[in-house]
Amino acid sequence: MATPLAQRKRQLVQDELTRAALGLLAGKGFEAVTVDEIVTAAGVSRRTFFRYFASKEDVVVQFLGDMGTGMCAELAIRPAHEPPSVALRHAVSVSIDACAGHDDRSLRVVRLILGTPALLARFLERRAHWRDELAAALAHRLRLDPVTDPYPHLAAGVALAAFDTVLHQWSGSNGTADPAALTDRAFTVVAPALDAVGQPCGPLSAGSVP
Amino acid sequence: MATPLAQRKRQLVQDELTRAALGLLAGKGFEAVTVDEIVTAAGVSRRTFFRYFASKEDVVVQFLGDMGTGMCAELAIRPAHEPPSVALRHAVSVSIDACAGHDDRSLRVVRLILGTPALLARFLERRAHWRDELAAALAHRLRLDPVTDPYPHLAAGVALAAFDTVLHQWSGSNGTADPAALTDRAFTVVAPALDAVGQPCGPLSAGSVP
DNA sequence: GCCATATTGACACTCAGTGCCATCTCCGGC
DNA sequence: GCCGGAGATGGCACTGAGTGTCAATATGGC
Repeated sequence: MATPLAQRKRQLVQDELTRAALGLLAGKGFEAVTVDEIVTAAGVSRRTFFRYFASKEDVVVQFLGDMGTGMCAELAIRPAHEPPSVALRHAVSVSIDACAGHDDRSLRVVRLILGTPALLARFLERRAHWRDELAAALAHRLRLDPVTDPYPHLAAGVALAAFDTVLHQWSGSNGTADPAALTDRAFTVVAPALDAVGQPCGPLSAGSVP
Repeated sequence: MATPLAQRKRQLVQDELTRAALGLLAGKGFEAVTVDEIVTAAGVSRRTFFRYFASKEDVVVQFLGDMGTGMCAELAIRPAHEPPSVALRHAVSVSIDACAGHDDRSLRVVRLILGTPALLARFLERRAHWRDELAAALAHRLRLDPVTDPYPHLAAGVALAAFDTVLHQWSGSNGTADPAALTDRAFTVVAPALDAVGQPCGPLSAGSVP
């Protein structure tokens, strides 16, 4: 390994910061905890915190990891003959498992995000990036032009709408519901839309777009 | 009228604040403009600004108005025999028209929101509230239980995914595309999902949810 | 004219986030 | 073993968003 020691020290600081932050935030709520309290609990300086996280929201949102990258990676390795609904269901399942898989902390983090407007806003912004990445991967997979054809953007949005509903249901059930079953059920509903590429409207069904 | 004069003075201040803010923000970008610059241009005090808007983001996002309320109102007055896809398409069209209808300012505001992470985050948070309101209205319309049945939440999310794609295309075309045609085209794709309520999965198709 | 109410402006304050610089530690070259 | 560069850290000062408080002013009804 090139620089294993410095790299691991960095990871150690980040983990401790995340641990201290999640503990405080889950107990007192997001806006009731200041960055000073977090860094005091973690034993580092205030300035160091902002070298690891761009904002106070990032400590929570970054905990969920790079789910967007995971979804695109899964979509890329799905067999080419799979219909979009199946490939997208597997891609979304990767993120769902990442959310629900960890330990009890995952549920608390998800509930914290869904219940805090500032955190929800940041999360949704990140989710919008996932949609764009998914749309690009889908356009590549189906050999569609991502700028002229609205289907990839729309299909990615529909798949993430299913993701939203699954996360909402799982959070509402206090983690007792089976994420895989919820995902299957949601995709059963949206599958007809995801597989409806190119059938009813070729270039344009009706309208005045030049 | 009860208090027409004071009410109209209040509206006057708010309009002037919005006008000054949009002018500055469109010209210099969101984070390059401080609240002090806005209030100086509008001729009021800094404290007054935060009595009209909860945050700097709110000046921009509130400009789009209460589109969520408009969508739900339209959904409520659609004939009961209309399939969900048609009723939701008309509901979404109300917001699309509200976005694209005004003057040139609408396009600049939309492009500003879609291009500024902080504004996009706030907009998406507001959009999440629209989805919840739409889901409640849809559950009432179809006489479904909004807590046990995932369909209303999912259908509202799918309809707003279509909304996102239409807004994205319209913004990308510099306002030259016809919003109604884009909306029709998007809903042609998602309609099979919106009208698939209760057919394939009654209580649950497969899984282990208690 | 007088009082209740609402709006505003001014000031002080907390807190998020950033730039800058001094310090320390690690690591490779000599 | 010593030295010099690179990266990580801490401290400090600063800008800017957002809030609480209070006094001054304007409105509207009596």
